[in-house]
Amino acid sequence: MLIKPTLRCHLLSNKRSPVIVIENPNQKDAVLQIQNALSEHKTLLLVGNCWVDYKGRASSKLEPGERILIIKSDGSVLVHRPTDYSPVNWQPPGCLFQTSLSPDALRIRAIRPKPREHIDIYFDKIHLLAALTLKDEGAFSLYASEQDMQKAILADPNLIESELQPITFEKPVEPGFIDIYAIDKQGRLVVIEIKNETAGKTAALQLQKYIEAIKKTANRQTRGILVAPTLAKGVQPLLHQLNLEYKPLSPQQCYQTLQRQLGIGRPRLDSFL
Amino acid sequence: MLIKPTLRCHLLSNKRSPVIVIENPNQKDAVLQIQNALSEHKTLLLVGNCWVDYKGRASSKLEPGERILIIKSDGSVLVHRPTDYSPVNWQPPGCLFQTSLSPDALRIRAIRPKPREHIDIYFDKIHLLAALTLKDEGAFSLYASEQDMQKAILADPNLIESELQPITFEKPVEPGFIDIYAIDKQGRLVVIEIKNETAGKTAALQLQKYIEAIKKTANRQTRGILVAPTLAKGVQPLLHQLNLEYKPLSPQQCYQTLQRQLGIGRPRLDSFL
DNA sequence: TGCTAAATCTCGAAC
DNA sequence: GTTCGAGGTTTAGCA
Repeated sequence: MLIKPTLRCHLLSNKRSPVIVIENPNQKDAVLQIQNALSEHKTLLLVGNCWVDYKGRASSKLEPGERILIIKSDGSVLVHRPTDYSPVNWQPPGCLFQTSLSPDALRIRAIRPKPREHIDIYFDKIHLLAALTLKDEGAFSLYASEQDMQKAILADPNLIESELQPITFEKPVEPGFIDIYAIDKQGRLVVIEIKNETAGKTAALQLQKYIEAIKKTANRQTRGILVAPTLAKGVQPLLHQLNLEYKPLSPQQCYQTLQRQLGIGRPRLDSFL
Repeated sequence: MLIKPTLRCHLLSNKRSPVIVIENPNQKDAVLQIQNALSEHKTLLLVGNCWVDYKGRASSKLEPGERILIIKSDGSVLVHRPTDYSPVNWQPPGCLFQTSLSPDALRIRAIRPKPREHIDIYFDKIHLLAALTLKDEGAFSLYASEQDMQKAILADPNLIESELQPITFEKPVEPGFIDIYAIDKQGRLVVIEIKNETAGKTAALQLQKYIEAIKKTANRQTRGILVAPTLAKGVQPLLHQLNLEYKPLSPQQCYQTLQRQLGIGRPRLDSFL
């Protein structure tokens, strides 16, 4: 049997590609596609003119406008306006769905069993409908923030060098706050400046200012250590010139340290505070 | 000049519909469409296989998988996996973008100036690309939650009836907490149970339990008022039977009251607490 | 299942 | 601009 090239292409593309896309579907086609997608726990993507009613923990009403609706395979719902990070209406995972068609509009109701609440999303024009079968096994790893790196170093000062003893952190001095203030094994003061990204000249100069501030008050030998995963070009010479040190330390390493500490090392880090 | 039917149709549909959709674009087409959409501050929708690196307040790495990317016209970024309410990677509004093409993948870099951070999103396969021009002027109104209704009534007891004097709220009694505890103009105790949705029989029975608990300790005439926007079927007779009252009150009314109070009535509601 | 604390919290308003 | 507080907060970790 012969298949028209265009049709064949279409069928093939649907098989290969995990997306079914319909532009400007009529309401009847749309409701069928939506019901099908929802029943098969696909991810549903709708772009169109809609209005939304929500009743539950609070109540809300959204007047008509063009938005993006995402219904995920776990039953979470997102209605996104063309601006802002956060959805204007939403539901967390676990919703049940009802789709129905009235002369005026296509309605999708998402019902959350507990706490009992629901949102009604009405479409009178759908520009784009996509039913997606997304395969996503990729691992997500969150590394430490600057604050976390601070915590990690406080929890295990060996990350910087052996026998380092932290005195305090976020120590206020004239130009700002010293990330970590410590004493090394030879009794010298140590000022530590932490960056979770490539450290630039600014970081080096900032550290230098802290050192100067400390030297004004404390009559003791003082070291400055810049802690960061990498150094920007030209910072290494600057550090040398300012007589400052550099200790490579990645957010990943800190993250691992924190995980370890969290896992075994109760009492928790908080006890340090 | 003659235009091929298919092309003509395409152009027309682009004019009428605020969406440009391309299925399975090649990388070269994609990068052009993306750059164009971003420069025109359109909303960009991408579905495909991607991996993400984030560095800033924290750092993160997301291994390859199929996801939805939304870049909004205000420069906010959302990377959504097929599950969960929250995006796996994101940026708040105000990002700047760089799009580039390497042999391996198409890269979109979103840079947030302050605090300085960025996410790199790499696509090696795009199933769906859509550039949207969403018109959304619709007003969004959030009405009161149950807690807000409580605040509103405390701020203006006239919402229930004249000369009502609240004594306390969240009053702990045997079966739970009384939303509002008050005295009416005739000196009778009043127990108020608030629902921000249609009140069912449960609400009426709950109120009844509170009344019984109060009657055990206070030797005074006690009224019970169920406050809700509407009553479920069969609740009215039940209330009558239990000798309880019903006061219709919508979250919307409370919201307006709160707004008024907030606008003029400093000191704020909190001073009541 | 219900509670507590943290979050790349976001978001808006007051200072 | 910065700080502060609320949110339909959400989310993760525990009792």
